[in-house]
Amino acid sequence: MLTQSEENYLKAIYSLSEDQKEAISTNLLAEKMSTKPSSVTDMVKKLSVKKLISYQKYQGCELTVVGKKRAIQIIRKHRLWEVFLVNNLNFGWDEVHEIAEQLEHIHSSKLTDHLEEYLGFPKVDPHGDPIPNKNGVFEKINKSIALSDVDTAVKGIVVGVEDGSSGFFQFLKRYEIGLGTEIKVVEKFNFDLSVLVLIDGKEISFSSVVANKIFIQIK
Amino acid sequence: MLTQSEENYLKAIYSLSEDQKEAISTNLLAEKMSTKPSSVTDMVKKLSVKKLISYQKYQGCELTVVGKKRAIQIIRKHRLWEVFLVNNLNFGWDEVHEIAEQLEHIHSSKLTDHLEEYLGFPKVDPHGDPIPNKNGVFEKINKSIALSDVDTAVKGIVVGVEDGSSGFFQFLKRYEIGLGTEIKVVEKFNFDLSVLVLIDGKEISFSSVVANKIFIQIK
DNA sequence: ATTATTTTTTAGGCATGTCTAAAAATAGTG
DNA sequence: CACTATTTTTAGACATGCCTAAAAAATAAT
Repeated sequence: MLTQSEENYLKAIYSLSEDQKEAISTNLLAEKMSTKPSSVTDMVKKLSVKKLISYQKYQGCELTVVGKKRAIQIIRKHRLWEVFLVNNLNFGWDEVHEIAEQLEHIHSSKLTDHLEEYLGFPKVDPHGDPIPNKNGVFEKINKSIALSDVDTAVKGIVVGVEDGSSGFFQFLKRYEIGLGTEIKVVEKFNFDLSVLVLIDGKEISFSSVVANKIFIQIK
Repeated sequence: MLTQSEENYLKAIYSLSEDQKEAISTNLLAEKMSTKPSSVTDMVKKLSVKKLISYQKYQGCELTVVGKKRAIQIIRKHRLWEVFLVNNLNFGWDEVHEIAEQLEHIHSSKLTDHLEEYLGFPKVDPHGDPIPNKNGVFEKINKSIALSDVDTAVKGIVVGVEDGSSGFFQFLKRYEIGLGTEIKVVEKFNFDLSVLVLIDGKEISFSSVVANKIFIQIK
């Protein structure tokens, strides 16, 4: 049985591994976990002993097959709970992350499976992220792209945002941006990497921070 | 913010306080928590500093008003989740205790309140125990009585069982005893405190252990 | 190729929550 | 009342998960 901390590390390593195929460095993981590199070293040693990651001193770490499966199961739980909170308990999609962070650590695969069935086997969570099935299989073909990477004059609809601070969700609410919102990139400014977009007829300038966090699907 | 361990201690002290009005002794609490008296001493000191219990060396402990409120909120969460698991996720009433033990520690009063509303403000959990409302108020007038305390020739229906081992639930299942089952006490034996009962036309003998755990409502 | 810089690890400490063994306080008994 | 038995507390230890500071390894730069 894994501790919550161990589970959170697995999740973080999984998440970082989606962006790069090389091993995850200690510093990067420390940043992701909001902790110190020395703490990370301690933990990766422990996870390595448990065969959940492969780790060589000074060489970073990678999930093993077993570790990856575990990580996906945690993500599965997280996303299913988010669906429940939004669809059934009337939470806003911007309030569910923290609660799901807690719920994802409940140990009972029967609970997860019953919940999934109760929710009608949803394929995506309220942020547009795909939900793995019981066997850890899920559609990775989410061809969404960050606003910062979209070419000028291209438009698409919001299919996801990066999990972030509640401040970010406030921001989205303020501009009435949600799943399905149509956004067109009008102009991109290289000097500060900001992006000028068109939403519902209004021009808005997004800083690079924001542009990196909003994902749209083109066409 | 309380740790899970602190919350479990509060719950245990609350539970023991229902059976006796004197202070809860260290040994009794240790037994309830399946831990050692020395560990209990450490914890009660901590809870005492936090003003959740009153504690004098060698004199046992008692919940303060604040501590009692906290305990009731945890019980509220536990029971609401049990209702959810049984009514919505199709769990048997004998499988939900352990999972609810985990879910009761999720920190979000908004979640609890939304869940309560979603469930339609249930008044009792699947074991027949009353569910405190948002303000910690609940009907204590559960006039149920343990089978061991029922007089001969009296009959009633099962309204609750004491949370116990899964072995006990297996036992109940085996004899097809659940909420609503009618039980009549035929004879009581003082030499071993066993009870002979009539269920669905069949005579069954219950040991005192079992008779202490099954609660029926008379009339 | 030899420094300088950055990354990573080690060493030692701290808080939580548990344990065992021993000491202290309380309760029970002749 | 004194002696024994029980209960409770203290003292010291251990695992987890984190920290800081310093050492070691790897990487970059001159």
